[in-house]
Amino acid sequence: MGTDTNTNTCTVGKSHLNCFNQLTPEEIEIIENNSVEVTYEKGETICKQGSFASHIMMVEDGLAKIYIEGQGESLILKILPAGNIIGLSSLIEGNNVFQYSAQAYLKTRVKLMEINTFKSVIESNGRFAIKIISLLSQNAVITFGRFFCLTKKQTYGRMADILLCLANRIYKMKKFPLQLSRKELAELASMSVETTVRSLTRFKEEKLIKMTKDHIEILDFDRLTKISISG
Amino acid sequence: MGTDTNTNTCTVGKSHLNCFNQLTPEEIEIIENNSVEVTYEKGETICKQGSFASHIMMVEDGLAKIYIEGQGESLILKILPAGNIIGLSSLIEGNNVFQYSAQAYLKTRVKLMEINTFKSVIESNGRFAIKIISLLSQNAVITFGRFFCLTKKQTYGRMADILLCLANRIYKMKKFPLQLSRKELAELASMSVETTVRSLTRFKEEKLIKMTKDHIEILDFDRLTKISISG
DNA sequence: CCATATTATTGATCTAAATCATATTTTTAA
DNA sequence: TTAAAAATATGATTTAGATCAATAATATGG
Repeated sequence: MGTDTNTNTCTVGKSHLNCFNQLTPEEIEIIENNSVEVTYEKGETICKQGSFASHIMMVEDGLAKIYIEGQGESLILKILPAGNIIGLSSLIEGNNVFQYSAQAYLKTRVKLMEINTFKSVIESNGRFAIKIISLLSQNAVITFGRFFCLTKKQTYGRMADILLCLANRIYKMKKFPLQLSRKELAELASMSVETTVRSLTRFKEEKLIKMTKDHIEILDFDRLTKISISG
Repeated sequence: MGTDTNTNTCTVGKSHLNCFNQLTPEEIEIIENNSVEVTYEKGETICKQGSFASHIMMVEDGLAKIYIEGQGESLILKILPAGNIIGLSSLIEGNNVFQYSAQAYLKTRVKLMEINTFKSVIESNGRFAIKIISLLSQNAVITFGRFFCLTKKQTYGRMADILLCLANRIYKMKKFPLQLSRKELAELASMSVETTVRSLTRFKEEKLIKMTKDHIEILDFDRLTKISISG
């Protein structure tokens, strides 16, 4: 039901990307011929808010964070593992500018697709256009969920949400490598590092999760989900 | 520059809707023939999150609030005056469901356009598809701005933002009728009614605004903007 | 026009979470 | 291998803003 997806902070959808299977072999070739692959190291900026958006990007491998910057502060909109598109929202007519910045959490391989090629394919292939519209809509809904989570839930709920998101959507494993530092987790949950540590410690004490040096394992999905929902 | 639009809570874009001028007279007729107009009274629900989205809607007159509901709480995503589309984000393939609820703040006239007609026109008219994609992207960016505002700014900044939004984008007048109650303003700024009253009183004392029984007038745009930016 | 309900205002108190301070552990580099 | 730096952890203090409580002002309906 809607209640789940509309109020949690999961940053990627469940369904895999299937918009490109609407393309003819020729269209795929046009896009491929106007694409390049780039690998970004941990911490490198993939795109910068406000700069000219010459391409739409696809995460091929790794993990990227998408965030907006303003007045010294930044807000993480989503984190994207392989199979996700970056930069769709720069498809604004007459203003092809990145609306957010992206940065690699770890070594991340990205395919850059030339934006005008991309647009011309959208314009000529209605089925593809519908798929892109569907993707944009899904992205909007995912953003709404995170928006709700960060504005309405308190710290434990937010942290539970982040952990469930990492396990269910990002790594797709109940035990996953902890590639984000406490500081990065804190930023993701929009809370201080100290509060992040305290909530993780609490979850560990309550046997909801198991933490080793570099992994987190979800032990009790049910209770963690309850905490996530009750906020 | 980006900094403005990306961090404030303005809920509608500056540019007027021009996607329909991409349509041929025949396409316009198809859509018109599959449209109806409905007037909603103050407080009436225009669409309900989770229900089947049989149409895309256009606000012809009045003012509507768009919000998501979850666990007893609700979060206002935007408020829309005449000229804005409701329900674009329900254009998700295989799941034509309203992703949010909408309610009339005052008597509001809405045109309901049958969703499948709308989709078929998108599919057959690439220029129109591009316009819709552009609109969806703009909506996303507007949501990001409000998201930033509500999560990163504190109460005075948020209230300043709301007032500037009402003056600049919604009513397009520095003196505008106060059609929203304190409770509704509070909900919009995501703060308590008491805090809303206190910040308005403060703004009045500081001669930033003038309040009469049913109007608010912005006296000092510059300082209000500074408060909005500094948070 | 009055009685009642609703909305707005103001002050006092409480609380979640940030910040500050310090200690401990881990990582990095020399 | 050790010293310095960075990350993690934990306790004490502060604070923005919510909640609670009590009036004041408006609106509404008989």
